Amino acid sequence: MRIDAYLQQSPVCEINRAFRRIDQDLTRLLLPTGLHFVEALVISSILFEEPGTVTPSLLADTFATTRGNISHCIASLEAKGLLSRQVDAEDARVFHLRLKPAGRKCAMQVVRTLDRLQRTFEKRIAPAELRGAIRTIRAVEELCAAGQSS
Amino acid sequence: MRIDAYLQQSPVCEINRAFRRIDQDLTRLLLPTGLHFVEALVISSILFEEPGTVTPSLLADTFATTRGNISHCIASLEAKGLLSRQVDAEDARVFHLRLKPAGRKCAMQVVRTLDRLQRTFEKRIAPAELRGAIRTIRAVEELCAAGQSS
DNA sequence: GTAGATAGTTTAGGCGCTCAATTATCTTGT
DNA sequence: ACAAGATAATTGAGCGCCTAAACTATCTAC
Repeated sequence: MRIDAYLQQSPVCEINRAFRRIDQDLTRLLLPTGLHFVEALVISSILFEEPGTVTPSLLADTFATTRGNISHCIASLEAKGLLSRQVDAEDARVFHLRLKPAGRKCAMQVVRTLDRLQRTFEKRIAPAELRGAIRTIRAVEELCAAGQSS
Repeated sequence: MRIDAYLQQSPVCEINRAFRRIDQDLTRLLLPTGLHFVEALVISSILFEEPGTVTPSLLADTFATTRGNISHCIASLEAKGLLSRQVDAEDARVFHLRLKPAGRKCAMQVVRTLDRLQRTFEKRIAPAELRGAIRTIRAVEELCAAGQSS
C-alpha cells in the first residue's frame, strides 16, 4: 500500500498533518506583527475584553494551556512594551493585564491579519461547512481526550 | 466581549487549539509504544509499504516535512533497533528503510492503537461527516498556504 | 494561627520545527 | 572527460510551545 493511501485512511494522521502546516503558515503570516502565535492570541484576546478584566489564569484556561506557559508569554509581551500588569485591588495574588498603546496597535494588526485570512476562507468555504467541520474536529478532540482514561 | 466568544468566532484559533490538544493526547496515547508521534507515523508507514521501497525523501514528502527532520527521526528509530538502512543498488545516495522484527512489532502496536482510536471515532462520528470535516480542514490548509504569497 | 488552596513564577527538559552548512553521489553541458 | 550543478542525506544551532515540578506569595477556612 502506498504511504499516501495509509495516510488518507487514518484521520488522526491527516488532521495532524494539516494542523502542522496551518500552524507553520500562521506563524509566517504573523511574522510582520513581531509576535509568536500564542502571543498574538493573548494580545488580541485582551483587546476584545473589558479593560482590566483579563488575568493570566483566565488566559491559561481559555487557551487550554498552563499558567507557566502564559507566564512566559506575558513576560515576553511586557518586555516588548505591549502590555502592563496591574495588581488586583481585592486579591494581591491576581494581576490584570492592560494593553499599552503599542500593544493595542499590535493587537489590531493581529486581528486585521486573522480577519483577512478568515475572509479568504469565506470566499471559498461556506460558513456552515466550516462551522460543521470545526464542530466535528472538536468531537474528535474530545474523543482523543476521553481515550486517555480507558 | 468574552474571550471565549472571540475564540469561537475565529476559526484559526479554534482549529489551532483543537490541534494542540489532539497532539498532546496522541502523544500520551503513544507513550506505551516508546515512540514519539512522528516516529510512530514513520514506522507504521514503513509497515504498510512494500519492503525495501521506502526512502527518507519519500517520507519527508508524505509528512510535509524536511529531510532534516526525517533524518533525525530515522536515526532515533535506528538507535532503538527498530529499523535498518540499506543502500540502493542503483543510486548510492539513496537508502531504503526496512523494519527489524522489533520494529515490525512496534509498528503493529502503533497501528493497533490508531485503529482503536479510529473505532471510537466511528462509534460517535459518522464516517462521511469525518471525511467531510477533514476535506474542509484541507481546504483551510491550502488557503493558509496560498495566503503566504499575497 | 496554622494548614491548605490558589495565583503566579521559575527551571529543566523534550519534541518537532526551521535554516544553513556539509558530504557524497548522480547528472548535465561543453 | 571533466567541471558545474542538482539531488540524497546528515548535522548542528536555535526556536516555539509544551510538560512537570518546585517555589513564592497570598488568600481562606478550620
